[in-house]
Amino acid sequence: MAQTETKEQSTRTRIVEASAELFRRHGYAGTGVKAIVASSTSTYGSLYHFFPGGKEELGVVALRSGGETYRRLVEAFYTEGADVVVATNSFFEGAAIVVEMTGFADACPIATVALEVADTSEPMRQAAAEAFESWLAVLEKRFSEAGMDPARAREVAVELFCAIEGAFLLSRTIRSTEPIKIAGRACSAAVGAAVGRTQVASRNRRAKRARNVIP
Amino acid sequence: MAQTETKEQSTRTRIVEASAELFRRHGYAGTGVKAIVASSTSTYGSLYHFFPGGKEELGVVALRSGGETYRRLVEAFYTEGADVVVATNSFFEGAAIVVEMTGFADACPIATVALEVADTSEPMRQAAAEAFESWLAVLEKRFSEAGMDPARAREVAVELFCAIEGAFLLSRTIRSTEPIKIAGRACSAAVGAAVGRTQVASRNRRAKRARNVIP
DNA sequence: GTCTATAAAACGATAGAC
DNA sequence: GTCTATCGTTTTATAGAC
Repeated sequence: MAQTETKEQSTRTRIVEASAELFRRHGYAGTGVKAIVASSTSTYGSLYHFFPGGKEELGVVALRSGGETYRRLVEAFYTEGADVVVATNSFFEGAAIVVEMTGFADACPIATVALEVADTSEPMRQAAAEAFESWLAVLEKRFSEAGMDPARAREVAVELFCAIEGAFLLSRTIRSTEPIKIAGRACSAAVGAAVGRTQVASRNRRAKRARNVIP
Repeated sequence: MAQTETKEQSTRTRIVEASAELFRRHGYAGTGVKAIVASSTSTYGSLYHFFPGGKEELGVVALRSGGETYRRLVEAFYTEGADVVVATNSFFEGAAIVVEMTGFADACPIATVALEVADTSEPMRQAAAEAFESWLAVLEKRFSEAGMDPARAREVAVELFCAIEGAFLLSRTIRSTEPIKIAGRACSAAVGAAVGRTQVASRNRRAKRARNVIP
């Protein structure tokens, strides 16, 4: 953790990253220590040297790692001063591309494990909760800066989180990016409305469609 | 399956229901056949008699069972001719109560397993997909009847699905019903807007808040 | 249909040489 | 720090009596 960046990737890092990927794809209980050792091209000895707490300690560290990586990703879309509506659109579009490119395997690095261990491992549950809250904090900050009052910014952040996570679940299950695209459109509109964007044109279009008026 | 309802609950049913509950709480890989046998007060012999395909066959059946139970629950809220906005409100409120009452253990009967097996077991993935689609079909039907055109009804159904599933995930992880309540409010508003409800009052309130006007 | 005993493999974890 | 061999347990699944 306090180690400065060296030229080659350390064994510890390889183990953590392999764990994070395997846990994300197959879940915590569905991933064996043996598979982690193989995937990280390390050994039992190294794994238990760095993580004396065994699989559960590795689970906590992997959740923190995945959480941080994803938080940086959110920050890369929602940069300081960026248009939050445009950022929201780009974020969901990017998510759809990644999910499709990985054959519907890689979506959220936390969700699968979080659901599995929510009432089984308190340390892992807490690590997952901290990861989620760190993403929400980024969104809240940007939404506040964009003009929402803090309470409303929290609400919209939670709405966006729920939409993308639900969309990831449905997309992976039915093997289609349709849910991510639908959720993205809905969230962009919701964020736009929350920052006080008028959107008269789109609102009128929606109203017409609801009344079955052919454009 | 073709068996008519008898006075006592059959061994097969006890096994399926115990499986569904354990899978929902601890996931597929996290639940042992031994635990299912114990929880259903049956035996290995009975379990493998009814499910010669073993744990995976039981997984498929449990997903179907949980999917049907939940579909009936959705139908109980979204009854024919019901106000879809009121139904949406009630549904999320009910969900929040159940989640809190079970100590944040019981939420979606499918989600945990769906994420675990999405690219591990094709039969289970399909069973989960069919369960989700059956819920969406109910919502689509009611939304269409309430005046949305079919394409829009599908979109709103998916949005609602994503919101509740994401909210379940966040709620279980941070151990708070706040996300379900936030998602519920957002969905009620979205459904209201999609059926062409004006909501001038609430829109004005929202706009004022966005501009930081103290009411 | 139900039961127990057990097979066969996989699991998480450890020991001890290097 | 890295490696292999192995411990003890748990896992899924089966056999065969009843």
